[in-house]
Amino acid sequence: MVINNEEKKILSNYLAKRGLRDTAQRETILEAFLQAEGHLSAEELYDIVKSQDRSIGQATVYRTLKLFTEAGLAREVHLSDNSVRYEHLYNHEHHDHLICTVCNRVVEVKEPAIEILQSALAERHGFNLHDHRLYLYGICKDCRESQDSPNR
Amino acid sequence: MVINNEEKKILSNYLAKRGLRDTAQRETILEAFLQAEGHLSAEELYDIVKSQDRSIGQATVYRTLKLFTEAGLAREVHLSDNSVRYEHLYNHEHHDHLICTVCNRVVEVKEPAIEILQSALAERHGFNLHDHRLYLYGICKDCRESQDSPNR
DNA sequence: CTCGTTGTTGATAACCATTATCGGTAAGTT
DNA sequence: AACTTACCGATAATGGTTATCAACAACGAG
Repeated sequence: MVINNEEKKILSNYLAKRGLRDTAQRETILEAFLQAEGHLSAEELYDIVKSQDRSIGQATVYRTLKLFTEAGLAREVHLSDNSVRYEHLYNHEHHDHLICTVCNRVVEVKEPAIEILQSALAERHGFNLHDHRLYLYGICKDCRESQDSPNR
Repeated sequence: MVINNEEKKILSNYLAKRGLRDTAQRETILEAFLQAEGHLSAEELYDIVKSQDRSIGQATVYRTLKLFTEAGLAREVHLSDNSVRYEHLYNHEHHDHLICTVCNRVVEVKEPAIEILQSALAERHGFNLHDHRLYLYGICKDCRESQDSPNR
């Protein structure tokens, strides 16, 4: 499987630039991360990785996710229950998160108009913005409907 | 000191409604919380409370902060380092957070136009919004200037 | 190829904020 | 006064994350 070549190159470049090494574990973890659907926790990724290479330790997964974040391949998403998840970052445009507080589904949404207002707002307060997180909490249509129905 | 009568009434009402009790500890913690500047952690509040009543335990402060949140008097703020802080909610209009990643200063800002766009966005995806958090990360003017200066 | 340096790894201990447990206490009710 | 039940403080437990450390592997110099 030669998918995700781009991401592998990015990682290799980042490692080379920092004088770090390109190891089998890091590649295994990267592949597992890229093939998984977005928004997984370190532990969930560890479970996937373990199923492919039982010898990889949990600490390595934590370390490597941090590495991906520094390399610009992943981003931490902080949920409101104080848990942390990681999502793909490369080749994914910036987006905000719509989170259903009943089923915990996460929908990625985009609203350029909001971005523009944010920049202007920050500017007015003398801030140089370099990042932002917008989390919208609500109840999705499915959950609303199953809540309304009598059998629950 | 008979300040913050409003908040005390809100708490009393909430407790009565739920069949809970209005205790000295809860009043002490509420006063400490209200007199402190916004955005403190449970442990910071515990330190303040302890200085007024050494007998109050840490668990009680945690429990009571949860209570304030349920009663609509406080709100949890999740910082990007995964720490949790509490801010006053009653009589404070909704606001977003501009956070300096150098000095950790938090500025409360407001932008009604953003709120409107958020509602529309959620609606388009079938969500019933009940809450949202917007965190803008950047570097404030002060930190930018002291970074630029040679003595650092 | 060998040695030495240094980044990497897995196992595990440590950490730390938060939560659960529990025995005792106090408030409110009958 | 007796009873019920919420509440309290102390402390143990929890659980996600990080630090430690000895063994290991990659790489460069000689």
